[in-house]
Formats: sequence, structure tokens, C-alpha cells
Amino acid sequence: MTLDRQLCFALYSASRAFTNLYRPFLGELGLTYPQYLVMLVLWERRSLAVKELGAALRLDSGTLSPLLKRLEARGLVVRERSSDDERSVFVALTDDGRDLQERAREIPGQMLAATGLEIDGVVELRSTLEQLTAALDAAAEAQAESKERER
Amino acid sequence: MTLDRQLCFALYSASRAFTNLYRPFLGELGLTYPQYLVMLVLWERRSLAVKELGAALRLDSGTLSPLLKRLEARGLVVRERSSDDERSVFVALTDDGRDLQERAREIPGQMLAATGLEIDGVVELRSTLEQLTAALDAAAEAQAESKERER
DNA sequence: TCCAATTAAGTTGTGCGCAATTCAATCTTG
DNA sequence: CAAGATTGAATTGCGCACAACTTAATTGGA
Repeated sequence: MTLDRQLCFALYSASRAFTNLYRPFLGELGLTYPQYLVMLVLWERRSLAVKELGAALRLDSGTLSPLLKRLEARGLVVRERSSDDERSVFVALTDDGRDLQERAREIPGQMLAATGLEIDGVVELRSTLEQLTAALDAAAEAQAESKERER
Repeated sequence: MTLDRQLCFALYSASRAFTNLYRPFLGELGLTYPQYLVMLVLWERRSLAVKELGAALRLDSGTLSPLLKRLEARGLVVRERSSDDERSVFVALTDDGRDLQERAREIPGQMLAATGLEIDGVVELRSTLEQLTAALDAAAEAQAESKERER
């Protein structure tokens, strides 16, 4: 198995090349790509639990807790423990966080242009990748279950 | 722009789902996915300069130096400064490193099965991703040049 | 020829990802 | 309703990625 035959490596390279291209644009907003993803969710939802955010981004609290702490330190979000379930914490946009959406408006179009793809191509590739992710998740799940049965 | 319309997020998710599935298999060999990539190159080449390795994997010395140090500590590779150019360092397989290839032989087949794709599908998707990466690299390059001209 | 520019690798510092653990709150079940 | 199990978030520790910098070796002009 040579490197150039690895689908996983092609994904890994493409993903890094993409965030690489995002970097200067996001840098102007003072955001990293994962932070931008969090903001994208919040621009849609205004407020949600850390758990829901983790489900949306497929990230756990080990990643999100410090990331959210940094966004909070920058004044883009606030965190508040839920009153009806003291275990969960809600993340909400501040006014500054909301205002940032305006400054980020140009980014998606510029990224699309850089891909060299037509809209249809993007839609199709994205759909293929989503199916692939689902298949890989299912395989990982099956794997976890068989390891479970070993005990 | 909602999260579910982001091609970059689909790539990022798929890439993480893939390495996630690799993890238990590679864990048995005591390798991380980036370390496995280095070993794949070495199983093909036996020995090459850090610079060539970086070009193959698209990783810089900031990532490779400590990674190679860990592989060397495990006795899988050795590093030696080139005698005809003292700046460059060659990485070479040890016997243990070579032997590990045997134990890794089953992995690609199991990964392919997990993708739920036929070989043709893998080839096509990989080709699409390689084109995408090339386009993104070209865009990043153009961006760097225009920033260069600003000075 | 010599010295300024370039190159290769390594180091430092920051921010993810993720496993493993901790802690408090909530749920469940006998 | 009390005790054990589960849940949500945070923390710790490790290994990438990547920018910025350092050091040493090499190259290429003037």
C-alpha cells in the first residue's frame, strides 16, 4: 500500500489544504477554523448546550471546554449553567459575537471560488463525504460493540 | 452559511472519522496515524531525507522533527546527517521498522471494507480530492504571492 | 573570493483532538 | 427514598499542525 493509494491520506491532505486557505481570512477575525465552526453554529442558533454543540461538530468537551473559554475571553460568547439541569452549560452569543457574522460574510464565497468547483460539484462531493463519514462511523460503532462483547 | 453546507466541514469530519477507525488497528502497532504515514513512505523507500519526507506528507520540520524523534526512541527508524550536505538528515528504517510492515499488512483491506465503497468509488473519490487539494494549494499560493507584492 | 542570501532541521509556543479521569448533578431501581 | 449508575462538563496529558524563530551549512553573485 503506497501513500498515493490511501484515501485517508487524500482526505487528510485536502482537509489541511482547506483550513490552510481559510487561515488568513479567519486570522483577520481572530478566529481559528474550529472556533469559526462554533461561531457558524451560534450564528444559526444564538444559544445551545455544550453537549448539543459537541454533537453538531463531533467534538467532545475535552476539545470544546478550552476552545469556548478562549471565545469567552475574547468576549464573543458567554457560558452559563442551565438552571433546570445544573450539569449542562449553555453557550450564547454576545453582541460582539453577533457582529462578527457581518465581517465573515465574504468568506464562503471566496472559499468556493478557490475550490475551482461549480456549486453542483460541491454538493455532490459533500454528499459523498457525508455518506463516507456515516459508513466510517457505523464501522467504528460495530467495532466498539464487538470489543464490548469481549468483556 | 450553515454548517451542513460547508464542504470544508465535511472533509474535516470525514478525515477525523477515518483516523478514528484507524486508531484501534494502529494502536496495536503502537503508531499514531501520522506516524503510520511516515512508516508507509519508509516501507517504500527505506531511506530518505527529512525534507523529502515532508514533501511527500506535506508536513514541515516543526511536525516531523518530534515525530521522528519518537519513532527513533521506539527503535523503528534511525536518523543520520548526510555527509555530502550536513544540513540534511536522512531517516532510515531499522530491522524492527521493516518487520512492522508485516503486522500492518491487514489494515488497508479492513479500512476499505469499512468505507462501504467499491474500489472504483475509492479511486474516483481519491482523484476528486487530489484535484481539490491541488486547486486549494494553487489558491493559497496565489494568495501568498499577492501578499508578497504588497511589500 | 567572500559575504549576503538561501536552505535544512530543530526549537518554542499556541491551539486543537482525543483518551482517561474527576466531580457534581440527575436518574434509576430496588 | 436511598444507593448505585449514568450524565455533562471540566481537567490532565500526549501528539500532532503550524507559525515564528534559531542555528548551522551551503550557494551564488558582485
